Amino acid sequence: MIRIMSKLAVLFAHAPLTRVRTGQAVFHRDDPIRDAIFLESGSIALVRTLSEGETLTLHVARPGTLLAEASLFAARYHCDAIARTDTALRRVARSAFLDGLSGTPATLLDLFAGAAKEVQAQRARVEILRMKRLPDRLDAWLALNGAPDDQPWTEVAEAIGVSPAALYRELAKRRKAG
Amino acid sequence: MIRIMSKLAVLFAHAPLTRVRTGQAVFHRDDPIRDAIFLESGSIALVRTLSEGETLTLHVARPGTLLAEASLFAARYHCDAIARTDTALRRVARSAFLDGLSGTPATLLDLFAGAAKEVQAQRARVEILRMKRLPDRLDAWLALNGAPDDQPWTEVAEAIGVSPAALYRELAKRRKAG
DNA sequence: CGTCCGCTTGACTCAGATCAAACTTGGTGG
DNA sequence: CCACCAAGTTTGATCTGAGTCAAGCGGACG
Repeated sequence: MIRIMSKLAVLFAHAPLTRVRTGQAVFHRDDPIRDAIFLESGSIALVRTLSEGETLTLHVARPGTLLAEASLFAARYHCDAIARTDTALRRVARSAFLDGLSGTPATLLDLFAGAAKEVQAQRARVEILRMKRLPDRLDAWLALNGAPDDQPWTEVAEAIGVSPAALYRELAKRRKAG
Repeated sequence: MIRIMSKLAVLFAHAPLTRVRTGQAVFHRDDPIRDAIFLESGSIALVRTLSEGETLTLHVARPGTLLAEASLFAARYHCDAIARTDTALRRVARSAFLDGLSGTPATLLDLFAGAAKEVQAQRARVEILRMKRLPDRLDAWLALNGAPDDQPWTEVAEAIGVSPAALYRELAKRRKAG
């Protein structure tokens, strides 16, 4: 079987494959960081647990990317990682991974580009959350992400930081107009 | 004079120095991106102009860093850059800069690390802005940044997305307690 | 000495949170 | 095939945190 392998994947090619089931944690906040983790398939959410059950999704990692790249340079994780689907991942000792990276500037550049893009995405999120009125937030979110086809509106409400009830009200209001 | 020069600075060493005065723009939103820009001294704010005069500060660049690293991989700028103090910077054609980077993995790793750190900072900001109550936001901000010594509270209000009046009220309330 | 800015407080208002009750849909299991 | 349950959606009633407007204070600085 011929397989196109990203440059990043090559660095993990010899590492054993680990499988994680939906709902299981890959790591927890404050765990010491030992490995670089590559997401082979599936999807993993980076989640911060706020006071009392409330939870905030910081990021959803997709296949072919590093999990929590930000944590490559920290001593401990800043959030929890929870599998959203059954996933497969590979681990390499962090120091070994960093050493390997030094030999592959192109991969390093890809990672830098990915992180830069993520910075922009987060800044866009900040811009939305700083708006005071709900209609503005919704407009901004729609301009950025287009109309949600599969995604339920409750998730949109979560993303823009308003209650589902308030969002549905606004949607009803818009339906009555244009 | 002996000078410690970061690896990043070396890549700009031969570029001419440009000076920018306080309040002047280095680039505007939607300008095509031609150069990589290195901030030699001073400080430059990345600002997004919202509807009608309102403005949101996305980031403040410090000396020794790239300006708008995120934009190295985009076609046009996503925000304005305004000098907050008199500054000095150096420009190198973007493609030439990227080529130069490929030869210096250590620098590239530094940039990646910087971007990763910035991602974490933005995520922390998102976490704060998603809180509904003002006291929670203030607590979170204080836990992250400690008590502000020089910075006026109006800026803190701006950072956590509340009106100065509301923040001063909360501060007064706390003074009356512990 | 006047003016700007950070700070402080009061009064009023309102957008949106919260609580709550239904209704629709799809899936699951008896 | 139907009873049942969970999730998404809809909408009403009520409450409240914080935004807005406004007026006033003190210190810094040209």
